[in-house]
Amino acid sequence: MLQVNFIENNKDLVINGLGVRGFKEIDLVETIIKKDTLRRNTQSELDKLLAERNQASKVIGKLFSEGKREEAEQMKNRVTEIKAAVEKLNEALNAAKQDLQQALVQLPNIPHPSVPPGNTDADNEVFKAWEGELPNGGEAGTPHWELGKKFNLLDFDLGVKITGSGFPVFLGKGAKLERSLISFFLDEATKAGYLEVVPPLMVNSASAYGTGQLPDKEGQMYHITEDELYLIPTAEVPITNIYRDTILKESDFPIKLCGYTPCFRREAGSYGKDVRGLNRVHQFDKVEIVRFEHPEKSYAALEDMLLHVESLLDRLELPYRILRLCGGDLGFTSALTFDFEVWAGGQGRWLEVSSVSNFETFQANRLKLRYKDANGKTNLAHTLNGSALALARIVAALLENNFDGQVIRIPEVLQPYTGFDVIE
RNA sequence: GGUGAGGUGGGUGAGUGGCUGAAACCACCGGUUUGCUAAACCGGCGUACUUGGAAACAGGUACCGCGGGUUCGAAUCCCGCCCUCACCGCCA
Repeated sequence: MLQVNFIENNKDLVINGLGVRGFKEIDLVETIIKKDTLRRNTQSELDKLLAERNQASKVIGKLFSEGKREEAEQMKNRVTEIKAAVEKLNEALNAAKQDLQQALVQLPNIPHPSVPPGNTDADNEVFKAWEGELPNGGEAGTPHWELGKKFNLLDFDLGVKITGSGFPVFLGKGAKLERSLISFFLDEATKAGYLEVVPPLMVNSASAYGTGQLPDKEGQMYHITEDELYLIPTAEVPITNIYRDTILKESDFPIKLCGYTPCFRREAGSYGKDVRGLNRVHQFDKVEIVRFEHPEKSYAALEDMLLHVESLLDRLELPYRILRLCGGDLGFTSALTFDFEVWAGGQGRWLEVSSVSNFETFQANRLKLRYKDANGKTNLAHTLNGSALALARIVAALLENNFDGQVIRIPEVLQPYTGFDVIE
């Protein structure tokens, strides 16, 4: 959520930014400013009345203690009058606040200046292309769902039986490969200075609101209505909320956290080839890295995160490219996002496996995550996160790219984790 | 699921209607003293909104789990809700 003050003082910048996103309801900016003016005026009127009431109440107390009953009674009448007005103003103020808030949460984050304009993923900028050859995984490309069946690593039908489509079952070496990747990613993140956490997999609505899943995007989460909890769509939600309602010291930065969790996404409305096999599922594993940074250092942190993800993919020997998302493809809460895509040779297509974003103060404003600077002033911190990495699709790419027609080779770096070097 | 206790500032914890935005202690920050550390002493130390100001700062308002009520006046009294803890039951 953007700060009202920021919107008022940077109206043109906000409107331009929304334009880069292709955001249609530009009028909302004016509406918000108007609503805030109303809120402020109401607030100030109310405060004046309350001040008068407080003053009068004190006098009444004194008059009573001095035994001046009559004078006190007179003042009481005056306060009773004020009371009626206060009640009305209070209602008006609450309405104005709610009204403003409701408009405010509809406004997405302002894109970073480097974000290219555009409407769809076709307009994303290739930030770093893949220079080498793209493997086709032998046998003119075998998709991972066939390999999974052939080597008894994955069973999608079983998942359907137990739960429904989009809930794959990993078996044998497939399960071990999954677990090995999780360990590898966590170990690498720890080495890079991220503190490992195991967060809850369900969150309350305050947390879902804090990272921007609520309001509006509740349809993407599994909702346990009986207990008013949500299954997390990403570890970003519980981990970022560790610092909800917090005031940090400047010296606390940088804060680097990582965590492995399963992720649950309803993915309502998905269909077609995009959702075959592991390409898009309702439950998948992911290691997430999350950072809380001083505003001046957040973009350096973002670069550092890119390097971290790159090193993972390099070591897994996976061909990848990095995209800078265009305005239209940018997530609601993000100011700048880089997507990582790996080449899945069996399908002959790129699969998104990581999304690394700087949210600047957008999440922090909702989270009320602040820090005190050297002058003792409180400011909003910057939050960032990235997948490092999303598991299921990595498995898909590894299987497809490393299949030579006979066996599937395990990258060297994973072998200490898997305990085997080929799947045959 | 049952029973009981409780939610006050970073922490412990006082406070049962006006002098309480809130004692005291601890932690923290600044200073004095000091060979270093420690101790002692002095001072400071919540958040949000808002008015004025370039700023420093000054004023106003709100906040003692949340919402409502009683009252001229509520941390304090009343009602509803939420949460936490303890014990029992069940249980990986």
